[in-house]
Order: sequence, then structure tokens, then C-alpha cells
Amino acid sequence: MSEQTSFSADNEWQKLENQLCFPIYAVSRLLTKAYQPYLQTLDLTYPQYLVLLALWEHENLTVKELGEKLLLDSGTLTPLLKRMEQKQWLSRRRDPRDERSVIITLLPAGRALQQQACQVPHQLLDKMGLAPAEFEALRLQLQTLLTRLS
Amino acid sequence: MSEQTSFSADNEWQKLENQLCFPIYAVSRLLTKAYQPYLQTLDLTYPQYLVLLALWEHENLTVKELGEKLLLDSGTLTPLLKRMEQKQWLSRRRDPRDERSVIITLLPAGRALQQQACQVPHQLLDKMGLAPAEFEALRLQLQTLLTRLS
DNA sequence: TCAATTTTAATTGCACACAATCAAACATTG
DNA sequence: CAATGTTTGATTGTGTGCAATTAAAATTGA
Repeated sequence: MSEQTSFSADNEWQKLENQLCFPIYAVSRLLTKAYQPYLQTLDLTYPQYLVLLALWEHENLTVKELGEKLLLDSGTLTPLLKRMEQKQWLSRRRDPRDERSVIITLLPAGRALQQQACQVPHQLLDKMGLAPAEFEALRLQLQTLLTRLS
Repeated sequence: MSEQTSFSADNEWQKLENQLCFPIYAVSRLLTKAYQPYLQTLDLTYPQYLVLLALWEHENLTVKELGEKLLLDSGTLTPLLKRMEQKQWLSRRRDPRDERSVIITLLPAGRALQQQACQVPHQLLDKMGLAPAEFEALRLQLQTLLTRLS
């Protein structure tokens, strides 16, 4: 009975190792870093890669729609998209029917990246070393949490 | 049979919804945002909260040790720690026995925050709405992935 | 119709995050 | 003990992230 029985300062809930937030935060950053060597050869950052994943599925998206898919706001997307525009991967133009909206359109150079990046998911899967069942279980749990938080 | 039978561009592995990276990235950002209202009342950011979690367990840590615990490098920690020093939550001083190292020491104001923040983990647990078993399962899977990636 | 409200992207300001580089100081080795 | 190499924190530069604000344009409602 050497354990504390009082509600003392050694709060188990305040220990780093007992947090759920920390491993998520750390895994997210390490995973981004794990992509870096593959994306660097394509002159892509990780958030830019996510934008392309979205545009490869939908060639035209407004900034708002892109933000809804990636859960990012325009304050993040606007400068990022301007950099991608400079590299001729996409174009930014106002919607003539709604001058408030900016339409993002995939350009040929951006489409060309799709072929060059097609091995990236497999390479990362290898690096993570998760069995298919583990992968799917984790993805579903994160999906649940994502719904809960958004 | 209108579906493509060629190995065409609609690569299933390149769809946003089939990625593991995206939900981790998104959950991490949403979780940080979920902490914000609670931490804001304490004038804390989420990474600063993580630094305090570490210091509440170990009152003295070098920047290097802190980086090892949080998996952050000095380029991130140095400016963050300087801001926390200005608020008198911690002190930064050279190790007299090794002038290269900077020792971070928790100050009384930083210790006082521990009591004020003690409800934060419970509040977040509520917000996430995970059953204890789900929580633990997710934590273990992330721990595995963390080990694999670091 | 026309004033008030809402929607939208841009802008601004602050805080990470990290690669690359640097400089100082410690450690090692001959 | 001196030359060399390594460790360490700081610095610099780029790229996110996001809250708050702004400005323009569309929508709504009397």
C-alpha cells in the first residue's frame, strides 16, 4: 500500500504515455516525414500531395470544395495553391457565374504526376509494415473518430 | 461493361478515402483544434501543453531530452520554449557541466498550471466519445505504428 | 427594390514544423 | 596536447495551419 490514496499531483491522466492525443500527433508528423523522400523527388510536399489526390479524382474543384474534402481552410489552401499554380500543376480562376469562388483545375503537368506517384501508396504501406487487417482496423477507428470530431 | 478494363488512371490506391495517411493527418489537426478551447483559457497552445505534460513528470530536462520525448527537434522547441520562458512557466539555462546543453526547469507558475489543467484529459475524452476499450485499442495500434516509424 | 445578411476568398498575424547550415564546445585519437 | 571529429543548440528559410478580420459579391426579406 505504498501507492498514494490521495488525489495528489501524480495524476495518471496527465502522463504523456497515457494520452491518446500525443501518439496521434506524433504518428501524423512521422508519417508526413516518411512520405518526404518519395514526394521530394516529385518536388511535392505532403499537403500538396493531398491536394493532388483530390484533384486526380475531381479535375475541377472550388477552393471551398477542396477545403471540405481535406478539412483545411482557405487560409491554408490559398498560399499552397498559389505555389502549385506557379509550378503549372493547376490553374486558379474565378467562377464567371460566381465571382466569389475560385475554381481549381488540374493541368497536364499535374495529371502527369499521377503516373509518377502511383507507387507512393505501396511504398508507404511497406514502410508502415501493417498487415491488411491492421491497416483496415486502424483506418475504420480513425474514420469513426474523424466523424466524431468534425 | 462500361467500366474500364485497362490499367487506367483510376487507381484505387490513389483515392483519398483509401489512404491511411489522410485520416491520421486530419484527426491530428481536429484533435488539436478540440483541445484549443480548454487550453486557450490557460493561455496555452497544444504543443506547449505537451511540453508541460513532459515537465510535470520530469521537472528538469535538457532540450535534447525534451525533443526525444516529444519527437520534436530543437528548431521547433527553441522558439516555443522561449515563449514559455517569457510567461515564467519555465527557465532556460546552460548546463554548467556542459555548456552546449540547455536545461529546461519547471517554474512555480508552470507547476500551478498542472492543477488548472487537470480536467483537460477528461473533457477531451468526453468530446472524443470513445469507449474505454476503443480508446485503448486505438492507443495500442498507434503505439505500434509509432515504433515502426521512429 | 433595396437594405440587411450571408457567403466566400483573400489577407494578416502568430505559432508551429523541419531541413539545412552554423558555431561553439566537448570528446577522441594519435 | 594538438588536430580532428562529433554533439548540441541556435539560426535561417520555407511551408504549412488557423483564428480573426476584411472586402466583395450574392442572397434574402420586407
